[in-house]
Amino acid sequence: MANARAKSSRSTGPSSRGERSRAAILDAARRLFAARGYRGTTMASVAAAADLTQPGLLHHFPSKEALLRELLEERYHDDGRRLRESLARENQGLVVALERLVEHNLSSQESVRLFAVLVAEALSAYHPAHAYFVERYEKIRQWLATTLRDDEQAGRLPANRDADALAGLIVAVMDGLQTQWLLDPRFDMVGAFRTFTDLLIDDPDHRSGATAAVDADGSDRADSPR
Amino acid sequence: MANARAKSSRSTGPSSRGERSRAAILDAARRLFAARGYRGTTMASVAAAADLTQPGLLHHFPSKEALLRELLEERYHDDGRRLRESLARENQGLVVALERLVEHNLSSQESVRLFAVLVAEALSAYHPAHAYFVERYEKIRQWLATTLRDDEQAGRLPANRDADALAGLIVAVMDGLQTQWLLDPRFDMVGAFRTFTDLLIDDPDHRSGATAAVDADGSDRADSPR
DNA sequence: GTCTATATGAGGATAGAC
DNA sequence: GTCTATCCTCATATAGAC
Repeated sequence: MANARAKSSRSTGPSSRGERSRAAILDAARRLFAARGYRGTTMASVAAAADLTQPGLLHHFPSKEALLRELLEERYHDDGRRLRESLARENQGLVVALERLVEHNLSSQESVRLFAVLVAEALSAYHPAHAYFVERYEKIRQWLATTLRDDEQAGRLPANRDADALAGLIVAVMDGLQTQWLLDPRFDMVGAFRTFTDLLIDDPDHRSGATAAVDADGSDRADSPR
Repeated sequence: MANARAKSSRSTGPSSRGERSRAAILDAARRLFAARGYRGTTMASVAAAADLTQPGLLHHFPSKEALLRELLEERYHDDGRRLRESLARENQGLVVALERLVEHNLSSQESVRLFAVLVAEALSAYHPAHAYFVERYEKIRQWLATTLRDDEQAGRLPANRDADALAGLIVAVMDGLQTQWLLDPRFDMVGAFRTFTDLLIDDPDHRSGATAAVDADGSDRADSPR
């Protein structure tokens, strides 16, 4: 993820000169696509940011679309990994893992922006990444729904909910909060997400299901354990 | 606010020839911007769809950006109107009004798509509509927060919630669900939204009205997943 | 693997006739 | 108010040298 910057003339390191260019290109592309969108970014600007000429760039990625695909591919592998890891590590269920992810995203504005911008552009059915995102979202929802059901069975979440609808809802909340945060960094994405998870958890079915310790005037539950 | 509307040389009908062109341009632009985004749409294609040449179009809107601004402006007026109306008409509070809006959006895919695409492109700080959307979102959240507080006071929603965070959350849910629905029209946006409003409403504090019909027995919720 | 030079085309905007 | 013709800039991509 670091910036495989510049071309130090010698390669005492692990990678050849070509490898370094490739990494520099990807790094530049991530930043520029995030800042200006796919359509708004020129290959020449990516090349320049990677200290190459534009034909030099094309040696590594034969077209702009190929470059885009590589970025998507790369992220696809990262994707969910963080979530799955924190799920396994903390063993506190999906909700906590999601909160961790949202917190993490606060410090990954660039990556968040990259994907927000690309998804948005890809809403257009003509966009080269359209099919990619359709599939990606479907898979994410499926994984979330499965995980939600696990949590319900484990008693970490109220049962009798529509896990599929909830999965879509969770994705929506994360995406939608990101949009607002990207538009205005003062927007409290984490706070709003916690408001959401409070709603997810503080539910009568769940409380009284396993059952609940709500004192009759639950006035201050909003500031529950946190 | 209104558009310093054209200078129709004559006004025999509701619209002169120029007026008709103008309307045709806006109509075409709405469709094309929605389908291909702002950057992805050429002025020539808009002109063609409006049965004009590109310079003919430029007679009405001196630049592409001017055309964009007009579309945003126009929507700005529509905006919230529907919500406010259904709020006033049904007098059932914000949640019901929001549900109506989401249902309505199902049949306005083009308009929804237009704005989803434009917001997305406008995440980039360089986009001509960036500032517009920052302001717009801020205003929407403020209005929602105010309305939420009204509903809380009217007893239609549980009190003691963070209305500001909730406002951002509501916007996020609507936007995020739209994204998924636009990517894949089979996605059940309305169902997912109802799942959300259920969470908003089905809360012990609220249900129990002034207070709790929740039987206390606090076993395991203290250590519930959190 | 990277360069210079260039082909090719698209897109926004202007000039000026009708 | 709309057209034809044209300019200019920019962007993707290719050819071919080093």
